[in-house]
Amino acid sequence: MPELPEVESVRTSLEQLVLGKTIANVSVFYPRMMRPHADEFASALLGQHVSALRRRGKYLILELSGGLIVSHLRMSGKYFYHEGEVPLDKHARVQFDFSDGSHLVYQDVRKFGTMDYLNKDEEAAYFKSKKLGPEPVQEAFFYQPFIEGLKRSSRAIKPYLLDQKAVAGLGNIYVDEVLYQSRIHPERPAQSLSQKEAKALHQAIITVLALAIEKGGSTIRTYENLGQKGSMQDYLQVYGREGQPCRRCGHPIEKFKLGGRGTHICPQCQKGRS
DNA sequence: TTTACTGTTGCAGT
DNA sequence: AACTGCAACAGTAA
Repeated sequence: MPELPEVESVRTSLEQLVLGKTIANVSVFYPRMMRPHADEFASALLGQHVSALRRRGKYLILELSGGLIVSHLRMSGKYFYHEGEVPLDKHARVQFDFSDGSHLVYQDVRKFGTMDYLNKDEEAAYFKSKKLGPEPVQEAFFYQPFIEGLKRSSRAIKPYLLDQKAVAGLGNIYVDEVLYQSRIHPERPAQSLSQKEAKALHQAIITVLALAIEKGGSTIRTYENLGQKGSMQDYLQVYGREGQPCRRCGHPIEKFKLGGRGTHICPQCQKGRS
């Protein structure tokens, strides 16, 4: 379930459910997903309480009294919360038991997700090594550095935006949406965008992600994310709409592969290549 | 039954 | 250094 808006809704839900709770026990069912490895990870957490729920790009941060858990959901990671008994789940990877008897289970069918435990003083270096761009909000994502970055790259704009360096948080759904919104073909070289297009793109990144957060993210081909179902899927203009009419011009939405990723466009509205 | 597809990222190889 | 292709894995749909 993870692009920035989905991770943000998980963050909000977790804040309601586990903030302030004390970790009484940790069970690791898939040790390979975590650093440090199982035993050390689990014992570092015992007795700590959850002091904040934060997010950086698509990374979810559970801040504890003495350190932080950085959780990345990758393709299929999900959290489940239980007050009482925890149902059997073959895809459960980690389970946190809190001292009040509630439980938080991390489930991940495809096992791509990661969970790292850091000391507080390691956080800065951790995210620095990821080379994450700014958060896609007005106060952090500035137009000038963005367009300067664009001008330095001959890469197609879609893979350029997907690599998280220009701006954090876009994934395959929302990158297609922002390019549609700003009428830019995904194969256009980054440096070929006009001033006007770059401006429109910059603005679209901010507004589309803000709308998606407001709608609780998209719930697509999987259900629940901690009980909350997002409604952003009802507002998507191109993603998952292959063959359906463009809401602006009526031309059927097309789908093709770009850099290994399914890519959705309106060929009428997004010119420049194709 | 095979093959292609899937809200991601990091790494090896140009 | 920037960029491309692919692997990590499991389930679903055609």
